[in-house]
Amino acid sequence: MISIKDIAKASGVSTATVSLALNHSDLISEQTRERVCRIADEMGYLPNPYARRLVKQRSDMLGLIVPDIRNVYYAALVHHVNHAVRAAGYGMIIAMSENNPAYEEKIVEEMIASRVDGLLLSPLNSVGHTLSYLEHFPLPLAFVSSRYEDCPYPAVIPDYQNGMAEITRMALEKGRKRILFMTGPKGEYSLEERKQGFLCAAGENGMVVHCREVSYADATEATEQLLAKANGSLFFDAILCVNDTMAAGVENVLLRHGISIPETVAVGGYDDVLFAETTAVPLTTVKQDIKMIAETAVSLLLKRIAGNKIPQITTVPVTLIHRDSL
Amino acid sequence: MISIKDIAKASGVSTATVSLALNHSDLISEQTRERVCRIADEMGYLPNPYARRLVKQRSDMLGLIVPDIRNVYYAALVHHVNHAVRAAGYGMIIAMSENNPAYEEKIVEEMIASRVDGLLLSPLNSVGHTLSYLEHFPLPLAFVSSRYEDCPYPAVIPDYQNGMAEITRMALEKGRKRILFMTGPKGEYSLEERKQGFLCAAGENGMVVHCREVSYADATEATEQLLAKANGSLFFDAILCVNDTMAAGVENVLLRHGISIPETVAVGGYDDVLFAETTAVPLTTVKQDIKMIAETAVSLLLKRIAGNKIPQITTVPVTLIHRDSL
DNA sequence: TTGTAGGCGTTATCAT
DNA sequence: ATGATAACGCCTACAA
Repeated sequence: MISIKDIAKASGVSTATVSLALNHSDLISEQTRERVCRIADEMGYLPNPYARRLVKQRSDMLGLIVPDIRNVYYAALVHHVNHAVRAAGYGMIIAMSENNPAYEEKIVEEMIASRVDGLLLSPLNSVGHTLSYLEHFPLPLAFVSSRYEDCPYPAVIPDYQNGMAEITRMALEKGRKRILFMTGPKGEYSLEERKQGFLCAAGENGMVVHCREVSYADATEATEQLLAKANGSLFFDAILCVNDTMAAGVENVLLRHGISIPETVAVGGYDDVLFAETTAVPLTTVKQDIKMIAETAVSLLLKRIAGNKIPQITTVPVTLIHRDSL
Repeated sequence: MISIKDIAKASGVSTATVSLALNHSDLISEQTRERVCRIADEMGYLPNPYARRLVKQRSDMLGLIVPDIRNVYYAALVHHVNHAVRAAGYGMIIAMSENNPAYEEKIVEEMIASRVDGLLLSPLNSVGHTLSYLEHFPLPLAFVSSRYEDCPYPAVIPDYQNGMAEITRMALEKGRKRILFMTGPKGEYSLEERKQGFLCAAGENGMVVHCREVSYADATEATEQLLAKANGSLFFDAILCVNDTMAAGVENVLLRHGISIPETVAVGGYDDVLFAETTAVPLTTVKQDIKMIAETAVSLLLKRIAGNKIPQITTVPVTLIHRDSL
């Protein structure tokens, strides 16, 4: 592969001049700059980023870690973060923690080794987990979309509480009196936030169902059980789920049992992820503005890198999307 | 950040010894190796990958480019490729071409500049597009899941033709006589393959509907039009779609019009992507074994890197998934 | 078994 | 305005 040395030789100047010319320094005469650039172009020169990072002692790269890219929410996050990061002139290293704490730690280490200028971490859904091993490396880090408690890093988080409260209030306004909140395991930050929002808004009218996982399968199973338990006389008139996937499961089970949505039982989702509008009954849900979350996170991290103080928790507003299911 | 120099100083040996010890060379005595490694560990040493790549003239990295990570198919591909690549001891650079030819080219260039040892390219859905600018860089490249025609690179492709033929045959066996094939724009490789499979299997009983895009919205719109055109007397008894997202759209429109699935009209999907089982009527579809595609692609690329010849097109088998919609 | 020294491709600091 | 040269952190002959 051709290097500035080759260009220097070909254009009869020193490597220093080539470097300056290529970096658009104004120390160089207009014409040599042009000539050098032209020659570099003709020779198909591609600068070696590793040499540059070595000498500059920084990578001009930002890292992003998400638990599982197959989750549409994280996929969207990666997409938008990537955009924002590139727009800011940085490169991007994407990694996945596979919902495994040991793996997450390993990957954070890789990021440090790669001298990323900053790191965005979307933590996995595990409780009682910290980043203590990071104490020795003063890496600018920010959480996105969830966080570990007792971890002293800033976080950009959608307004879970408020979003959940809003959709709950809507159910109330539509006359629902016995509202089920269907969620996942206890303890995980973003789920607890949503529960909190629900409980505040629902008050007397609220009930909570915990599933083992926030998955389609667990939601259908739970719904079947609820229906069996009801045994003909429904003790609920709305089911609000913690994400859209679960809501899709709830919808399908209800429909198969001949229960009409939203007339008999209303259903609510959360996320407004791609298929929220592709469900059997278009889903009323809470839209997390993933683009805004991504952009906020990136711009905050950049501020942090620039040495500015940034708030411990930044909340991103959330929107109620009214379709047919509620 | 601490370097081998610091370790050398701390352990009273030369940097060369440290390097050898850290790389588990057997030129070093067992005890100095252990001591050096321990000290390195205590000091929190993380090797600088850029320095290493610079001197070794390779990155031990593989690249992967997909059009849009928000597409669940590509998300799964990234997930599995990542696994396979790491299992093989390589690092991974993930990038997105955002369905933009110019951008794709730019990213390929970044990969070259990053000296990836090999590149997996999942090309965008655009026609009449080549990689001619790559001729000057002998980068081991393989296509995954689709390919550009007239591009002399090996490709790992699911057996589109056969998969589509199988689901079509199933429709036929179930007594369907007037089968619609709903697809996207003409010319794109993977779509043309599927069409080919359909036409072969359906013969006289086949009809083709082209949408502008392979999206939920376009599928619903097309279905509405078909229904309007039918005006009460349906001229088809099955709709086979080119992916699951479109099939979900078809299902929902049919159901809203009170048409029963599969009794009156059967519906088929393609991909067996996450929500194939979450659709209103669980979708009969063709499962692409993305894990196998990913693993095959990685192992082939590694062979290629090792200097072996590999076949121009490797086909990965596909499975019919029988649910309720057909 | 270990140390010395040169170089990977850049940038940056001096001179010129 | 340009050129020589010394880093950056690591690996690897080759020498000791």
